[in-house]
Amino acid sequence: MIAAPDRTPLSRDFFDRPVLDVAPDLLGRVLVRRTPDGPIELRLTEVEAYDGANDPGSHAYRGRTARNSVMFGQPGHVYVYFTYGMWHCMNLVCGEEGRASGVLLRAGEITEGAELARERRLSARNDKELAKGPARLATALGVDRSLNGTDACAGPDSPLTVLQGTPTPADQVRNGPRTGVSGPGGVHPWRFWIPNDPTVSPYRPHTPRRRT
DNA sequence: TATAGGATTCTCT
DNA sequence: GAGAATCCTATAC
Repeated sequence: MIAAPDRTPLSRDFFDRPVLDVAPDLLGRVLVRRTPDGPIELRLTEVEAYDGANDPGSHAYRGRTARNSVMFGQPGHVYVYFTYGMWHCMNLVCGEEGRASGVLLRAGEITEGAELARERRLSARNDKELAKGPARLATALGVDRSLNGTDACAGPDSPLTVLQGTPTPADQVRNGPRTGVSGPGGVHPWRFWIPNDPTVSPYRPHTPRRRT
């Protein structure tokens, strides 16, 4: 018998730790997105760590800007950015305030509100693809820049909360190179996932884009 | 099934 | 003006 996931929100202290401790510990946790149409819940299966100013792959590497200012704030908040002209991706800020570390949420399994997620992800061929990839995850949950800076530890009044869920034992977590990160930052094996989970996104090395 | 290339707009240099 | 923590579709095999 598998114990039901713990529905207690994660505390600020959970996120106020080194990003490489927080990232693997997020696997199996439950993200709750409350929308006017109803809640959507997602069990995290894949994340990536970004270590602020020390990490060439991080948006915060070149210092604080208007775009990344949330990353420099209090841990436990949500950093949402817009990329490639059409997609949003979301991070959870962690580590001490000012360090600008964060965990990119790359993939997960929709465990509640799949109908609402399907309406947003019409191109998904099956439910495993609803949140298979960081931009797909944000799309399925209806996350955009309006949620940038949301406190994910605030409890049921917040549009976005992370619950204790069912943490994945450390010896069952796999790690490897981060996806799509160019330059020296790409070498860090800071991508963490639950092995053999069908919702984990395929690894894609960084490919430079050409303009026409 | 694998791979290549286009889409589209924000952000920073 | 260049590049971006990506995704989707068409094409080739």
